[in-house]
Amino acid sequence: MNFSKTITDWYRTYKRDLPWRKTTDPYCIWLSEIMLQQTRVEQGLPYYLKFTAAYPTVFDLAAAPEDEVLKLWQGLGYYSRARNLHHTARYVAEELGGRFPSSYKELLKLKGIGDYTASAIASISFNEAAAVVDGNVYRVLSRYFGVAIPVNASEGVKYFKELAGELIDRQDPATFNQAIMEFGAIQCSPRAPKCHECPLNDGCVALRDDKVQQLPVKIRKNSIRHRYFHYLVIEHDEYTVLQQRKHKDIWQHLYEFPLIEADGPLDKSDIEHHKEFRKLVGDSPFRLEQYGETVIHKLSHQHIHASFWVVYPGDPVNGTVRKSEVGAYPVPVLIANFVREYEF
DNA sequence: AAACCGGGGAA
DNA sequence: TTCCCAGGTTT
Repeated sequence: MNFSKTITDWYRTYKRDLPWRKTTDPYCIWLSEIMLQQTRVEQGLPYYLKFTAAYPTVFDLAAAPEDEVLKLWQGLGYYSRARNLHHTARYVAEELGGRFPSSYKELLKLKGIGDYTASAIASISFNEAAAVVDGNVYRVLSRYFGVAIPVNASEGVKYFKELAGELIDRQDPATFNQAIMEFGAIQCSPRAPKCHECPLNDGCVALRDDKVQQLPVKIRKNSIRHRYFHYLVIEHDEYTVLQQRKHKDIWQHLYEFPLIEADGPLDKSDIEHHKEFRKLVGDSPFRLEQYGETVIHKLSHQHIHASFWVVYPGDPVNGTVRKSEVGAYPVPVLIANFVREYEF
């Protein structure tokens, strides 16, 4: 039996029961695909349920304020996905009458939709034979065909895209695409693939040559950047201060306490004399104390060394929000963790 | 082509 | 600890 038939037969037996597999509505497929970018199914699933409940149609999502969308997205990471999602919802609702483009080529033009997502929506919703190539597909193909070309270099991207395009079932691309991804997630997993009970273990080159653990080949990336965030937690009666991150950096458009970023750790005296601190608190008397120990919040490419400094200013400060309202703002998990523990 | 963008879970 | 996840955008 050939590769594609084996994969789809396996899928029909072992596929997980997931909500976005009960529909071909491009809005639902789009929503699920954006959420699952670089995200495990188990992690994305509760967010998919929240979003489809809050926004049953693209018009509902388009009508929502950005802060509300970001709040629902809070904790899922890669927040540009949420901003692009919202932008594209408004475009589809207002410019396209709520109808998603129905081809790979047109879908690719939408913000937040790249090669993978355009292929996924085109195949699942519109039955177009556009091959998806995600991390699962790289793994399955590189192992089965014994291809050692690095998957995260331009040559590998092109090679595996073409290979997937040759293998795709042109009669049922929707099933094939989902099948090869599910197969990669469940059967041909990264660390401990179930080769002994694999329906493809006959023709698998990596298994034959004992190179399963060496494939797929990936080029090593950069090391971790360390950053030092010093947050000023204002305590003024029932008020505190939140600011929105506007610059092009992590957590864009999310909220946080007033921030002093430095090249390293700072002590109480450093904070007191810092320009940003003076700008916020002014020259009147104040009380300042550090809360807890420095927290190291780990992101993929950065380690954030975060310390929290509670400030009791003598005079009122600008930009205040009620402490009781802090939970309504979309914030990074780092801030959410602090708020949960600190309890104003 | 390479850098940047979150957070969590598995091994 | 390390790896990597239904990737996309920016530089």
